[in-house]
Amino acid sequence: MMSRDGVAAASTRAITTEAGMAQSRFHYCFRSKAELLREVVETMVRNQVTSALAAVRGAPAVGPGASASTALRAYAQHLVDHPEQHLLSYELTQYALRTPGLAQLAAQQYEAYLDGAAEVLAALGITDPSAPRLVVALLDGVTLQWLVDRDVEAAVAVLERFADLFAPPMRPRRAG
Amino acid sequence: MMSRDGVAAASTRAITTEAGMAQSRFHYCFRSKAELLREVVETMVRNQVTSALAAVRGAPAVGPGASASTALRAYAQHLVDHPEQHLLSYELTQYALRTPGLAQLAAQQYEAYLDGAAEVLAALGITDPSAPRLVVALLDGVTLQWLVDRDVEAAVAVLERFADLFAPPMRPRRAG
DNA sequence: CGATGACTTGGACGCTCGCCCAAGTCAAGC
DNA sequence: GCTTGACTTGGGCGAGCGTCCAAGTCATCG
Repeated sequence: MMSRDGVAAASTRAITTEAGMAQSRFHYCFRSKAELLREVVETMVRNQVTSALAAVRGAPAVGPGASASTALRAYAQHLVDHPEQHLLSYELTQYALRTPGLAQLAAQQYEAYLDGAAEVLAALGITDPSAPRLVVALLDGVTLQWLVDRDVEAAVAVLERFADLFAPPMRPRRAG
Repeated sequence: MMSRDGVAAASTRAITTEAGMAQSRFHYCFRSKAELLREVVETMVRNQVTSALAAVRGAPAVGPGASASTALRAYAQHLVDHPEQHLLSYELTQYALRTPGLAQLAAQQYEAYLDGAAEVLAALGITDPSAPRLVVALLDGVTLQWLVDRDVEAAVAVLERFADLFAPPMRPRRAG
Protein backbone atom coordinates (compact mmCIF):
# COMPACT_ATOMS: atom_id res chain seq x y z
CA MET A 1 0.00 0.00 0.00
CA MET A 2 2.93 2.32 0.74
CA SER A 3 4.54 1.47 -2.59
CA ARG A 4 1.22 2.11 -4.33
CA ASP A 5 0.41 5.48 -2.76
CA GLY A 6 3.72 6.73 -1.41
CA VAL A 7 5.14 7.30 2.04
CA ALA A 8 3.45 10.68 2.43
CA ALA A 9 0.02 9.11 1.88
CA ALA A 10 0.69 6.36 4.38
CA SER A 11 -1.06 7.90 7.35
CA THR A 12 -2.06 5.70 10.25
CA ARG A 13 -5.67 6.12 9.17
CA ALA A 14 -4.96 5.15 5.56
CA ILE A 15 -2.99 2.12 6.68
CA THR A 16 -5.61 0.85 9.10
CA THR A 17 -8.43 1.48 6.64
CA GLU A 18 -6.53 -0.53 4.00
CA ALA A 19 -6.09 -3.33 6.52
CA GLY A 20 -9.79 -3.20 7.37
CA MET A 21 -9.30 -2.41 11.03
CA ALA A 22 -10.07 0.45 13.36
CA GLN A 23 -7.58 3.30 13.36
CA SER A 24 -7.26 3.14 17.12
CA ARG A 25 -5.76 -0.30 16.77
CA PHE A 26 -2.67 1.10 15.13
CA HIS A 27 -1.17 2.24 18.40
CA TYR A 28 -1.92 -1.05 19.99
CA CYS A 29 0.20 -2.83 17.35
CA PHE A 30 2.96 -0.21 17.11
CA ARG A 31 4.29 2.22 19.68
CA SER A 32 4.46 4.90 17.01
CA LYS A 33 4.46 5.43 13.28
CA ALA A 34 8.25 5.53 13.33
CA GLU A 35 8.29 2.01 14.75
CA LEU A 36 6.17 0.76 11.88
CA LEU A 37 8.47 2.43 9.37
CA ARG A 38 11.48 0.81 10.96
CA GLU A 39 9.90 -2.60 10.51
CA VAL A 40 8.82 -1.80 6.97
CA VAL A 41 12.35 -0.79 5.96
CA GLU A 42 13.94 -3.81 7.61
CA THR A 43 11.50 -6.24 5.99
CA MET A 44 11.76 -4.61 2.58
CA VAL A 45 15.56 -4.56 2.58
CA ARG A 46 15.74 -8.18 3.71
CA ASN A 47 13.40 -9.27 0.92
CA GLN A 48 15.27 -7.27 -1.72
CA VAL A 49 18.68 -8.62 -0.79
CA THR A 50 17.60 -12.24 -0.43
CA SER A 51 15.65 -12.27 -3.71
CA ALA A 52 18.57 -10.65 -5.54
CA LEU A 53 20.89 -13.31 -4.19
CA ALA A 54 18.46 -16.06 -5.10
CA ALA A 55 18.15 -14.72 -8.66
CA VAL A 56 21.93 -14.65 -9.15
CA ARG A 57 22.47 -18.07 -7.62
CA GLY A 58 19.64 -19.48 -9.71
CA ALA A 59 21.09 -18.44 -13.05
CA PRO A 60 24.05 -20.44 -14.40
CA ALA A 61 27.22 -18.37 -14.59
CA VAL A 62 29.28 -18.64 -17.79
CA GLY A 63 32.08 -16.22 -16.99
CA PRO A 64 32.07 -12.96 -15.02
CA GLY A 65 31.36 -10.71 -18.00
CA ALA A 66 28.38 -12.58 -19.36
CA SER A 67 26.78 -13.22 -15.97
CA ALA A 68 27.26 -9.62 -14.88
CA SER A 69 25.41 -8.49 -17.98
CA THR A 70 22.70 -11.08 -17.28
CA ALA A 71 22.35 -9.91 -13.69
CA LEU A 72 22.02 -6.31 -14.81
CA ARG A 73 19.32 -7.28 -17.31
CA ALA A 74 17.48 -9.17 -14.58
CA TYR A 75 17.59 -6.08 -12.39
CA ALA A 76 16.22 -3.94 -15.22
CA GLN A 77 13.40 -6.43 -15.68
CA HIS A 78 12.50 -6.27 -12.02
CA LEU A 79 12.60 -2.49 -12.15
CA VAL A 80 10.20 -2.36 -15.08
CA ASP A 81 7.89 -4.91 -13.45
CA HIS A 82 7.74 -3.23 -10.04
CA PRO A 83 8.51 0.48 -10.35
CA GLU A 84 6.61 1.44 -7.19
CA GLN A 85 8.77 -0.78 -5.01
CA HIS A 86 11.94 0.96 -6.15
CA LEU A 87 10.41 4.39 -5.74
CA LEU A 88 9.29 3.41 -2.25
CA SER A 89 12.83 2.40 -1.40
CA TYR A 90 14.10 5.91 -2.19
CA GLU A 91 11.18 7.54 -0.44
CA LEU A 92 11.89 5.63 2.74
CA THR A 93 15.57 6.56 2.58
CA GLN A 94 14.75 10.23 2.33
CA TYR A 95 12.02 10.09 4.93
CA ALA A 96 14.56 8.54 7.29
CA LEU A 97 17.20 11.13 6.42
CA ARG A 98 14.82 13.98 7.22
CA THR A 99 13.27 12.49 10.35
CA PRO A 100 15.48 13.04 13.43
CA GLY A 101 14.70 9.75 15.19
CA LEU A 102 15.12 7.71 12.02
CA ALA A 103 18.46 9.09 10.83
CA GLN A 104 20.35 5.83 11.30
CA LEU A 105 17.65 3.78 9.58
CA ALA A 106 18.83 4.97 6.17
CA ALA A 107 22.39 4.04 7.11
CA GLN A 108 21.28 0.52 8.03
CA GLN A 109 19.38 0.28 4.75
CA TYR A 110 22.38 1.10 2.61
CA GLU A 111 24.76 -0.95 4.71
CA ALA A 112 22.53 -3.92 3.94
CA TYR A 113 22.46 -3.00 0.24
CA LEU A 114 26.23 -2.78 0.08
CA ASP A 115 26.67 -6.06 1.93
CA GLY A 116 24.12 -7.70 -0.34
CA ALA A 117 25.81 -6.33 -3.44
CA ALA A 118 29.17 -7.63 -2.22
CA GLU A 119 27.65 -11.07 -1.82
CA VAL A 120 26.03 -10.97 -5.25
CA LEU A 121 29.28 -9.84 -6.85
CA ALA A 122 31.18 -12.54 -5.04
CA ALA A 123 28.77 -15.08 -6.49
CA LEU A 124 29.67 -13.64 -9.89
CA GLY A 125 33.37 -13.99 -9.17
CA ILE A 126 33.99 -10.30 -8.59
CA THR A 127 35.76 -9.66 -5.31
CA ASP A 128 37.08 -6.13 -5.81
CA PRO A 129 36.28 -4.35 -2.51
CA SER A 130 35.28 -1.10 -4.21
CA ALA A 131 32.93 -2.85 -6.63
CA PRO A 132 29.80 -2.96 -4.43
CA ARG A 133 29.70 0.80 -3.96
CA LEU A 134 30.27 1.37 -7.65
CA VAL A 135 27.56 -1.07 -8.70
CA VAL A 136 24.99 0.07 -6.12
CA ALA A 137 25.62 3.69 -7.07
CA LEU A 138 25.11 3.00 -10.75
CA LEU A 139 21.99 0.91 -10.18
CA ASP A 140 20.49 3.59 -7.96
CA GLY A 141 21.24 6.24 -10.55
CA VAL A 142 19.88 4.29 -13.48
CA THR A 143 16.79 3.35 -11.46
CA LEU A 144 16.09 6.95 -10.53
CA GLN A 145 16.48 8.02 -14.15
CA TRP A 146 14.11 5.35 -15.36
CA LEU A 147 11.54 6.14 -12.67
CA VAL A 148 11.55 9.67 -14.03
CA ASP A 149 11.60 9.21 -17.81
CA ARG A 150 10.58 5.53 -18.20
CA ASP A 151 13.04 5.13 -21.06
CA VAL A 152 13.79 1.39 -20.94
CA GLU A 153 16.08 1.39 -23.96
CA ALA A 154 18.27 4.12 -22.55
CA ALA A 155 18.43 2.48 -19.14
CA VAL A 156 19.42 -0.90 -20.58
CA ALA A 157 21.98 0.77 -22.83
CA VAL A 158 23.62 2.45 -19.85
CA LEU A 159 23.70 -0.83 -17.95
CA GLU A 160 25.24 -2.62 -20.93
CA ARG A 161 27.79 0.11 -21.34
CA PHE A 162 28.69 -0.16 -17.68
CA ALA A 163 28.96 -3.93 -17.90
CA ASP A 164 31.39 -3.56 -20.81
CA LEU A 165 33.51 -1.06 -18.92
CA PHE A 166 33.42 -2.81 -15.60
CA ALA A 167 33.52 -6.50 -16.43
CA PRO A 168 34.41 -6.91 -20.13
CA PRO A 169 33.04 -10.21 -21.50
CA MET A 170 36.14 -12.45 -21.91
CA ARG A 171 38.62 -10.17 -23.66
CA PRO A 172 38.09 -6.81 -25.37
CA ARG A 173 39.79 -7.60 -28.70
CA ARG A 174 40.23 -11.34 -28.81
CA ALA A 175 38.12 -14.36 -29.58
CA GLY A 176 34.85 -12.45 -30.05
CA MET B 1 14.68 27.07 3.68
CA MET B 2 13.39 24.02 1.80
CA SER B 3 16.88 22.58 1.60
CA ARG B 4 17.35 23.22 5.30
CA ASP B 5 14.09 21.68 6.56
CA GLY B 6 12.94 19.46 3.70
CA VAL B 7 10.06 19.55 1.27
CA ALA B 8 7.61 18.04 3.74
CA ALA B 9 8.26 20.86 6.22
CA ALA B 10 7.79 23.52 3.56
CA SER B 11 4.18 24.42 4.31
CA THR B 12 2.79 27.69 3.07
CA ARG B 13 2.80 28.91 6.67
CA ALA B 14 6.43 27.92 7.27
CA ILE B 15 7.49 29.58 4.02
CA THR B 16 5.69 32.85 4.64
CA THR B 17 6.85 32.98 8.26
CA GLU B 18 10.46 32.49 7.10
CA ALA B 19 9.98 35.30 4.60
CA GLY B 20 8.51 37.53 7.31
CA MET B 21 5.18 38.03 5.62
CA ALA B 22 1.58 37.18 6.34
CA GLN B 23 0.52 33.68 5.38
CA SER B 24 -2.42 35.01 3.41
CA ARG B 25 0.00 36.68 1.03
CA PHE B 26 1.17 33.33 -0.29
CA HIS B 27 -1.85 32.91 -2.52
CA TYR B 28 -1.48 36.40 -3.81
CA CYS B 29 2.02 35.57 -5.08
CA PHE B 30 1.32 32.01 -6.24
CA ARG B 31 -1.85 30.42 -7.53
CA SER B 32 -1.09 27.30 -5.50
CA LYS B 33 1.69 25.52 -3.70
CA ALA B 34 2.30 23.42 -6.82
CA GLU B 35 3.04 26.59 -8.78
CA LEU B 36 5.68 27.61 -6.26
CA LEU B 37 7.28 24.17 -6.43
CA ARG B 38 7.41 24.38 -10.20
CA GLU B 39 9.31 27.64 -9.98
CA VAL B 40 11.59 26.30 -7.26
CA VAL B 41 12.55 23.28 -9.36
CA GLU B 42 13.11 25.33 -12.50
CA THR B 43 15.27 27.87 -10.70
CA MET B 44 17.25 25.24 -8.83
CA VAL B 45 17.96 23.17 -11.93
CA ARG B 46 19.00 26.24 -13.91
CA ASN B 47 21.44 27.28 -11.18
CA GLN B 48 22.89 23.80 -10.84
CA VAL B 49 23.51 23.35 -14.55
CA THR B 50 24.95 26.79 -15.16
CA SER B 51 27.26 26.64 -12.13
CA ALA B 52 28.47 23.19 -13.15
CA LEU B 53 29.22 24.45 -16.62
CA ALA B 54 30.97 27.52 -15.25
CA ALA B 55 33.13 25.36 -12.99
CA VAL B 56 34.22 23.10 -15.85
CA ARG B 57 34.88 25.96 -18.21
CA GLY B 58 36.81 27.80 -15.49
CA ALA B 59 39.29 24.98 -14.89
CA PRO B 60 42.01 24.45 -17.49
CA ALA B 61 41.66 21.12 -19.30
CA VAL B 62 44.80 19.04 -19.74
CA GLY B 63 43.40 15.96 -21.47
CA PRO B 64 40.06 14.20 -21.08
CA GLY B 65 41.23 11.80 -18.35
CA ALA B 66 42.76 14.33 -15.99
CA SER B 67 40.01 16.91 -16.40
CA ALA B 68 37.27 14.32 -15.92
CA SER B 69 38.86 13.32 -12.65
CA THR B 70 39.15 16.98 -11.67
CA ALA B 71 35.51 17.61 -12.49
CA LEU B 72 34.43 14.62 -10.42
CA ARG B 73 36.49 15.88 -7.47
CA ALA B 74 34.91 19.30 -7.82
CA TYR B 75 31.49 17.71 -7.73
CA ALA B 76 32.41 15.76 -4.59
CA GLN B 77 33.57 18.99 -2.97
CA HIS B 78 30.30 20.71 -3.77
CA LEU B 79 28.40 17.74 -2.39
CA VAL B 80 30.29 17.84 0.91
CA ASP B 81 29.87 21.62 1.17
CA HIS B 82 26.12 21.66 0.43
CA PRO B 83 24.54 18.31 1.29
CA GLU B 84 21.06 19.77 1.87
CA GLN B 85 20.88 21.11 -1.67
CA HIS B 86 21.49 17.68 -3.15
CA LEU B 87 19.03 16.04 -0.80
CA LEU B 88 16.47 18.68 -1.74
CA SER B 89 16.97 17.87 -5.40
CA TYR B 90 16.00 14.24 -4.81
CA GLU B 91 13.13 15.20 -2.55
CA LEU B 92 11.67 17.45 -5.22
CA THR B 93 12.01 14.72 -7.85
CA GLN B 94 10.09 12.26 -5.70
CA TYR B 95 7.51 14.80 -4.62
CA ALA B 96 6.88 15.49 -8.30
CA LEU B 97 6.72 11.78 -9.16
CA ARG B 98 4.08 11.20 -6.48
CA THR B 99 2.00 14.32 -7.11
CA PRO B 100 -0.41 13.86 -10.06
CA GLY B 101 -0.24 17.42 -11.39
CA LEU B 102 3.54 17.58 -11.11
CA ALA B 103 4.42 14.31 -12.84
CA GLN B 104 6.15 15.94 -15.80
CA LEU B 105 8.14 18.30 -13.59
CA ALA B 106 10.53 15.51 -12.66
CA ALA B 107 10.94 14.66 -16.34
CA GLN B 108 11.85 18.27 -17.12
CA GLN B 109 14.31 18.26 -14.24
CA TYR B 110 16.21 15.23 -15.48
CA GLU B 111 16.04 16.29 -19.10
CA ALA B 112 17.83 19.46 -18.02
CA TYR B 113 20.37 17.44 -16.02
CA LEU B 114 21.11 15.19 -19.00
CA ASP B 115 21.43 18.13 -21.37
CA GLY B 116 23.69 19.89 -18.88
CA ALA B 117 25.82 16.80 -18.45
CA ALA B 118 26.13 16.46 -22.21
CA GLU B 119 27.36 20.04 -22.40
CA VAL B 120 29.83 19.54 -19.56
CA LEU B 121 31.16 16.37 -21.13
CA ALA B 122 31.47 18.07 -24.49
CA ALA B 123 33.57 20.75 -22.81
CA LEU B 124 35.78 17.92 -21.55
CA GLY B 125 36.05 16.49 -25.03
CA ILE B 126 33.74 13.55 -24.44
CA THR B 127 31.03 13.33 -27.08
CA ASP B 128 29.83 9.75 -26.63
CA PRO B 129 26.01 10.04 -26.74
CA SER B 130 25.47 7.49 -23.98
CA ALA B 131 27.95 9.17 -21.67
CA PRO B 132 25.60 11.75 -20.06
CA ARG B 133 23.19 9.11 -18.80
CA LEU B 134 26.03 7.02 -17.46
CA VAL B 135 27.67 9.93 -15.69
CA VAL B 136 24.45 11.39 -14.26
CA ALA B 137 23.42 7.95 -13.02
CA LEU B 138 26.72 7.39 -11.27
CA LEU B 139 26.77 10.86 -9.72
CA ASP B 140 23.22 10.43 -8.45
CA GLY B 141 24.07 7.07 -6.97
CA VAL B 142 27.28 8.20 -5.30
CA THR B 143 25.52 11.30 -4.00
CA LEU B 144 22.70 9.29 -2.48
CA GLN B 145 25.19 6.92 -0.85
CA TRP B 146 27.16 9.77 0.65
CA LEU B 147 24.03 11.55 1.89
CA VAL B 148 23.26 8.36 3.78
CA ASP B 149 26.62 7.28 5.19
CA ARG B 150 28.73 10.48 4.85
CA ASP B 151 31.77 8.43 3.89
CA VAL B 152 33.81 10.90 1.84
CA GLU B 153 36.73 8.57 1.26
CA ALA B 154 34.54 5.82 -0.15
CA ALA B 155 32.63 8.26 -2.36
CA VAL B 156 35.80 9.77 -3.81
CA ALA B 157 37.25 6.29 -4.32
CA VAL B 158 34.22 5.26 -6.34
CA LEU B 159 34.42 8.41 -8.44
CA GLU B 160 38.13 7.83 -9.08
CA ARG B 161 37.48 4.24 -9.99
CA PHE B 162 34.80 5.33 -12.40
CA ALA B 163 37.04 7.97 -13.93
CA ASP B 164 39.70 5.33 -14.54
CA LEU B 165 37.22 2.98 -16.17
CA PHE B 166 35.39 5.59 -18.17
CA ALA B 167 38.06 8.02 -19.30
CA PRO B 168 41.47 6.47 -18.64
CA PRO B 169 44.11 9.19 -18.13
CA MET B 170 46.19 9.19 -21.35
CA ARG B 171 46.81 5.46 -21.96
CA PRO B 172 46.30 2.45 -19.68
CA ARG B 173 49.78 0.89 -19.99
CA ARG B 174 51.94 3.44 -21.78
CA ALA B 175 53.79 6.60 -20.82
CA GLY B 176 52.59 6.64 -17.19
C1' DC C 1 -11.40 65.28 -4.18
C1' DG C 2 -13.08 60.84 -5.13
C1' DA C 3 -12.54 56.60 -7.43
C1' DT C 4 -9.70 52.89 -8.89
C1' DG C 5 -6.98 48.97 -8.31
C1' DA C 6 -2.78 46.79 -6.78
C1' DC C 7 -1.44 44.96 -2.60
C1' DT C 8 -1.76 43.30 2.39
C1' DT C 9 -3.94 41.44 6.32
C1' DG C 10 -6.31 38.62 10.20
C1' DG C 11 -9.28 35.30 10.46
C1' DA C 12 -11.74 31.58 9.11
C1' DC C 13 -13.17 27.24 6.31
C1' DG C 14 -13.03 22.20 6.15
C1' DC C 15 -9.92 18.72 6.38
C1' DT C 16 -6.22 15.40 7.93
C1' DC C 17 -2.70 14.28 10.99
C1' DG C 18 -0.42 11.28 15.14
C1' DC C 19 -1.76 9.99 19.35
C1' DC C 20 -4.55 8.90 23.41
C1' DC C 21 -8.36 7.28 26.43
C1' DA C 22 -12.47 5.37 28.59
C1' DA C 23 -15.40 1.79 27.65
C1' DG C 24 -16.38 -2.51 25.68
C1' DT C 25 -15.80 -7.69 24.19
C1' DC C 26 -14.39 -12.19 25.27
C1' DA C 27 -11.62 -16.42 25.94
C1' DA C 28 -8.58 -18.38 29.71
C1' DG C 29 -7.58 -19.49 34.58
C1' DC C 30 -9.01 -19.56 39.37
C1' DG D 1 -19.30 -18.11 38.19
C1' DC D 2 -16.06 -14.57 38.61
C1' DT D 3 -11.91 -12.28 37.71
C1' DT D 4 -8.21 -11.23 34.90
C1' DG D 5 -5.98 -9.44 31.01
C1' DA D 6 -5.23 -9.36 26.16
C1' DC D 7 -7.45 -7.16 22.62
C1' DT D 8 -10.73 -3.89 20.12
C1' DT D 9 -13.42 0.17 19.53
C1' DG D 10 -15.55 4.99 18.77
C1' DG D 11 -14.60 9.21 19.79
C1' DG D 12 -11.87 13.03 20.82
C1' DC D 13 -7.47 15.85 21.70
C1' DG D 14 -4.58 19.63 19.89
C1' DA D 15 -2.20 20.79 16.04
C1' DG D 16 -1.16 21.65 11.35
C1' DC D 17 -2.51 21.74 6.54
C1' DG D 18 -3.95 24.40 1.75
C1' DT D 19 -7.05 27.60 0.45
C1' DC D 20 -10.21 31.37 0.52
C1' DC D 21 -12.41 35.86 1.77
C1' DA D 22 -14.00 40.34 3.55
C1' DA D 23 -11.88 44.28 5.04
C1' DG D 24 -8.15 47.52 5.15
C1' DT D 25 -4.06 50.46 3.34
C1' DC D 26 -2.33 53.48 0.03
C1' DA D 27 -0.25 55.38 -4.21
C1' DT D 28 -2.13 56.68 -8.78
C1' DC D 29 -5.06 59.12 -11.85
C1' DG D 30 -9.41 61.15 -13.80
